[in-house]
Amino acid sequence: MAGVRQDARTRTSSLEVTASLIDAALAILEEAGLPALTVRAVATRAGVAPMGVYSRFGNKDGLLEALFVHGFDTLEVAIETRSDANPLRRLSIGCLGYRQFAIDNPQLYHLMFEQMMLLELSPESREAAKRSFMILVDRVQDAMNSGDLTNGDSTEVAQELWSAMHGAVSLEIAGVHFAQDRAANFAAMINALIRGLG
Amino acid sequence: MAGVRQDARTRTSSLEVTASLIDAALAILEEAGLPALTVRAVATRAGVAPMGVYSRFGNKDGLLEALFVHGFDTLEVAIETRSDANPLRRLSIGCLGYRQFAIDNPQLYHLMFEQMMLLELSPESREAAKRSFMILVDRVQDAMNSGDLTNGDSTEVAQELWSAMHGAVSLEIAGVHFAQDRAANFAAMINALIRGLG
DNA sequence: TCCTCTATAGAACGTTGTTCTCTAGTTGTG
DNA sequence: CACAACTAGAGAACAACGTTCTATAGAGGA
Repeated sequence: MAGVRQDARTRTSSLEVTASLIDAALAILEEAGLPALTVRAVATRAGVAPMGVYSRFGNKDGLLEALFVHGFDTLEVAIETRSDANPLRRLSIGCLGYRQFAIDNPQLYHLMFEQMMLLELSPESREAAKRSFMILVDRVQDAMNSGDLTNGDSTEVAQELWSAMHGAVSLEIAGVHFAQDRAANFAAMINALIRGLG
Repeated sequence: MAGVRQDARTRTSSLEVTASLIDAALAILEEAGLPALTVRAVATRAGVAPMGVYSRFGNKDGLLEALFVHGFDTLEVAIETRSDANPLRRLSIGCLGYRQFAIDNPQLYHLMFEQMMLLELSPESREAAKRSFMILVDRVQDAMNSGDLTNGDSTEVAQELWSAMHGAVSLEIAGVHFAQDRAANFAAMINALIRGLG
């Protein structure tokens, strides 16, 4: 586990501290939620002084932005799918992976999209988010190329899919979802949308 | 305008204070954003001491919950539509009203769904949110009754629509939306979803 | 007109994000 | 191996936050 403090007032090996802080923040986030994610709590758990957060991330927002990037890097893996003879099936599997990521990391997922609203993200961070989106665009383009989706602007169609997925998992995570079976409702929505896109 | 302080240390008429606090909070929220929405700022703008927030709403979360209810009451009006010979058109118009509410009150919209995730809402508050949802359910049921939508569980279908709408406006408000024309992309998504639902 | 009660203005407290300072640890040089 | 210069971080300190406390101003009944 990261953040084992050897001794009071000992210099911790510098390379590991950044990772320790992010690990500590992720752990606190999922265990105790966003309000518990204080600079002091993260630093203590990582075995450093609060100052460590500022020397590495600038301020708390910088740490949150690091979590944002980490989240999208993880999401990128979650929606990646291996090649499939049926492009629509591959697309659907990626969508289910998207939902699974949100269900597995509800607090992180919420934080990722929260940040976009509240703080000004660097272009590099926004790029990390766009990488995940581009995977979706690729899957849509594949389905258009094979004739499984009506030809059109794959970015526009991918955006429609992303909007729908994001809304569904956001409401599910927030606990305001009136469907009986939320996984089934998610799948039904994706299927209806894909069917409607022709 | 609410919150005109007559004099230092004057008893303000009790009935108006609650409304003044909510008005002040809404104004600060849309003008300066969520971080600026402090108990002191709201109380000052409403012309009362911070204590006023606590005697009326319990704590800051209580004030936020009042904003939540106010938001859903306003949303309910925004998605309400007058009777229409074409049930699908009426449904679509309601959906556009939903988006317009979010675009017109981005900070409030964000806060409403933020609250659901972060704090435990009272059953009464949740009921206010559900009232808006039920309007959507009614429109879906109308379209099913007329044969414009395949018969099925109107709640499930309404949930799919709500998910999609919420995701689209959330991403649009957050500024992470890759479509050229966001209004058009929203309409295209709704149309595709309705088409896919049959 | 006085008394009682309620609501609240203003001060005070603990915790937060952030900054400052000083020292311990590291690194380069002989 | 010894010493000096530099760097990074530990811990204290600060402003602002949510919240609580207390003394008092105002309302209502006799």
